Amino acid sequence: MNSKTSSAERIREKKKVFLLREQKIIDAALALFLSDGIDRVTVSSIAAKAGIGKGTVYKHFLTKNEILVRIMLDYEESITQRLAEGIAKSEAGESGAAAKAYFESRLARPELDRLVQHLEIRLIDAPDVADQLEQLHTMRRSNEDSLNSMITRLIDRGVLEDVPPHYHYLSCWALAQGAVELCFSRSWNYRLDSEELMKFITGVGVTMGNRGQYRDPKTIADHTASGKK
Amino acid sequence: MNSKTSSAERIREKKKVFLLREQKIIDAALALFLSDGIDRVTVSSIAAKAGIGKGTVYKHFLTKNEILVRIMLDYEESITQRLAEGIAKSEAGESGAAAKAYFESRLARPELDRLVQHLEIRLIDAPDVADQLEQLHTMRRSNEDSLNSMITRLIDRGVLEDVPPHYHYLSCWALAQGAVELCFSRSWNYRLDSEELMKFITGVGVTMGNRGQYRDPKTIADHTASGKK
Amino acid sequence: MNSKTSSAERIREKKKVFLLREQKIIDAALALFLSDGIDRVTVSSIAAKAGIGKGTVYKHFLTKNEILVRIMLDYEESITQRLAEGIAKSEAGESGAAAKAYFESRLARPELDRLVQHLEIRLIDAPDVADQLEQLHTMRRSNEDSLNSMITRLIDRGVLEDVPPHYHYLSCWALAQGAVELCFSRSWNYRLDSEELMKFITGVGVTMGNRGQYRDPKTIADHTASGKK
Amino acid sequence: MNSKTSSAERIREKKKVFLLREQKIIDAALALFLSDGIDRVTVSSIAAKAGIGKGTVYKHFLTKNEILVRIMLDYEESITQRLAEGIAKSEAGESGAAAKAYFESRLARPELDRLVQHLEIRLIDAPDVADQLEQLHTMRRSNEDSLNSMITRLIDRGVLEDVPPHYHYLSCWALAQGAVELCFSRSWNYRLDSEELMKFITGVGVTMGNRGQYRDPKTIADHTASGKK
DNA sequence: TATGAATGAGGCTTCATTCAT
DNA sequence: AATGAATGAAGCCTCATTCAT
Repeated sequence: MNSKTSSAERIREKKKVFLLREQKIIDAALALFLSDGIDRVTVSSIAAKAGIGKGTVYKHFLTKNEILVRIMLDYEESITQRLAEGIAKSEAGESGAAAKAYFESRLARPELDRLVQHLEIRLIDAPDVADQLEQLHTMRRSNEDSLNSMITRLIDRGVLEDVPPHYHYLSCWALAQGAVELCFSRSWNYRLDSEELMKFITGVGVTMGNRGQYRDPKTIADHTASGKK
Repeated sequence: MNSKTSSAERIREKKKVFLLREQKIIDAALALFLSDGIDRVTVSSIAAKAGIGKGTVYKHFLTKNEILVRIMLDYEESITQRLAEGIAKSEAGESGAAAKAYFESRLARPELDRLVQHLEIRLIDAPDVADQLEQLHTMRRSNEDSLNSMITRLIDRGVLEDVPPHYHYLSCWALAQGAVELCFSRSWNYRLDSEELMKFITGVGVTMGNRGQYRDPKTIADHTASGKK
Repeated sequence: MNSKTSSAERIREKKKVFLLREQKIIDAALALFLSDGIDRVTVSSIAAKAGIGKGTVYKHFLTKNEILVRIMLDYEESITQRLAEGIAKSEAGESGAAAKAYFESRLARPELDRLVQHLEIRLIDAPDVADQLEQLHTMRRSNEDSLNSMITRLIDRGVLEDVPPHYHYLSCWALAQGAVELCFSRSWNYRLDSEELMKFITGVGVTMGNRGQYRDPKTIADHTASGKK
Repeated sequence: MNSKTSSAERIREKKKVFLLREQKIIDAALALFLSDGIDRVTVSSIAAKAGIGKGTVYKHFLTKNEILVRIMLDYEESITQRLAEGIAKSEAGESGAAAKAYFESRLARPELDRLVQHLEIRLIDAPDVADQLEQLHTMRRSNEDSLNSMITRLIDRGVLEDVPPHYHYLSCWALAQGAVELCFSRSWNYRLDSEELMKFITGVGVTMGNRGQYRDPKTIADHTASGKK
């Protein structure tokens, strides 16, 4: 009986070690991506950084791309998690909480968010990992139902502009996407107050699409003129 | 004299041919990037599409990256041009015209805008073309003075929220950046009404940061609560 | 005493289990070679198909090649066995029985015979298994004495052409070798009557080298000419 | 005019040099295959032997397999050529000339014939070169019409056994195939008189299937017994 | 001046074998 | 005794760039 227990334990132990090493690979890859740039990271360098042999990497991942996709999935999961919490808060009455949570989670580690954006660009059309990429998209879409009903309610309450609900959250997505890129753009990064800037953008994101703000672009001149008075 | 003239003409002729060929290379590269995807385009394929020899490409560009950077510069120039026009209009009284022009020019050919975004990602940290990339950034910043003064005036007139002027145009940049990516994201592109959506986002972009819309995120709960009441 | 008996039994039991597993490995390897093709079979896949761990395979065979060679030896043994029976029959009066038995045994499972041919091609010059390969050759030669005396007698009786005895059985070997390959050649396999064809070839094999059939190639023209008249 | 001529000449010259190098690659590959064995030849080693860079090989061949297939095609072409001559002679009255030509051409350089056999085994099921392999098969089948009519005539004249014509030439193919393998089989190659042996086999090949030689295997015993008397 | 053949560094991946548990 | 994770040598192929003609 003892031997049985110890055997089962041993197996569990092995699995844990195995998973730890997997995490080690991911961490190594992530660190290298962030420090060296995507194209300068090779499987060899990942293995070296993780302190294992090159072949070992392939015990955990079928291809190099699977490592990249794994990083993306892990990240997307954390975003989804935080968004879900935000949606819950929104439903509880804090109308802007979802958007706020979304922005804050994406801007919490902008360098990571940006990495994931760039990884996705590389992987689109990669035949291997096409399935996992679909998973990623599914994950993103999985929040749509909650978002839709939440937003519909806000529209009904007159908080948000009355347009198709997805206009609102896709605008948020777009702004967050761009905000992250902004953090690292060589064109702008000489500005040092990016934290305040990000708060401003978050504010914009939280309130954008609120009723009374959207106007048909064609009428803007008039509106502005009248607003001036 | 005649021979001199014809010689000068011949030289001018040659230069024209040379420049035409340069444009041909760029057009070929652009077409291939858009149709085949960035990584599947080789110098060979560009030369073939342009109808010239591979070696000739290197008479016009020192490295492959220089072709890419050239595409970016050409594009940025057109954006800058249209933005400048928008700024002029804004100064003439149509407060949102600059933002509107900016969004419309970037969303006019989103596939091209996106290509340029992706090219930039590849080229960041490329030691060759570092100079040209700096040119690109300079070009982007070139309108900042006009933007700053324009925005400052709008702030003074009470149209825009009173924050550092660059907050406003950087938000625009970010939203446009994200909007373009949105057009092609596999997660969302199953939506067919993207034109309407883009109009909505443009509207958001044009009015975002308008006075009375921005609130410190920390106060959102309160605001919402009051709004709820 | 009881314990001794049971201990001895246990050892015998273990040996039996061990041998059974060895057979399982060979069967698994054979099945995979036939279904997937030689190069697509890995030690891993063999172990998986045999339902054991990869490491265990190496308790039975020192190298992967030893599995292959073992398949060859097993097969050659069965051929040799059947040939010996044929030789016995021949000695008992049925002059063509040996050749017939040989062809029929090789053509009984042509896919297996072909596999063994191909395995041999891979293993020639493999430093490991050089010894076992020599065994294989020895096994093939093991019937030579009987074959020689049998054929010598047939020559003396005037049944077979008077050439060195091995000419006869090596011709048989060659024809059988080629016949097997013929079964699977992409150049010819669109023919559906291969069974009849194989019977024909067997017939040829059985009678080839019979007296009066062999003519010096140089005289063929004359022969034909006279035959024509 | 002179410049035109020299330009055209230069191009022709270049093409010649290019083709010469292609032949150099093939020769190098062939030499290495024969000396080192198929699996020990790498693209690197071929390039080294040909005295060129590794990348240059890929200017001439899309994949490594294309080199192999090219060797096969070149060889098959020479066989086809000689067979066609033999068929012509056969039609001219020398009934066995076709078979003789076929055997002699395949046995002229048995080591090369065998290499081609082995190459085919490696390449079957290679997705690249599937087309070229089909070419090879087509080439082989291309002689069938001539063979069929030739053999039909020999059957009508009573020279050959009255079975479907392809039985005859497929038997030849099989015997030749096996004879080549026989030359190098470790089981038999300790015999030194292989030249005489090959003549014997050629003789067998030339006359096999001649009328009066084929008998249903089942009746062989009786026949032999009667032949004994 | 235009060309395109030649180059070779460098990337990804496979798999037989080992060995600690 | 059985396992399977770890290893790393070795192979194929790509493509930006050079340079002789």
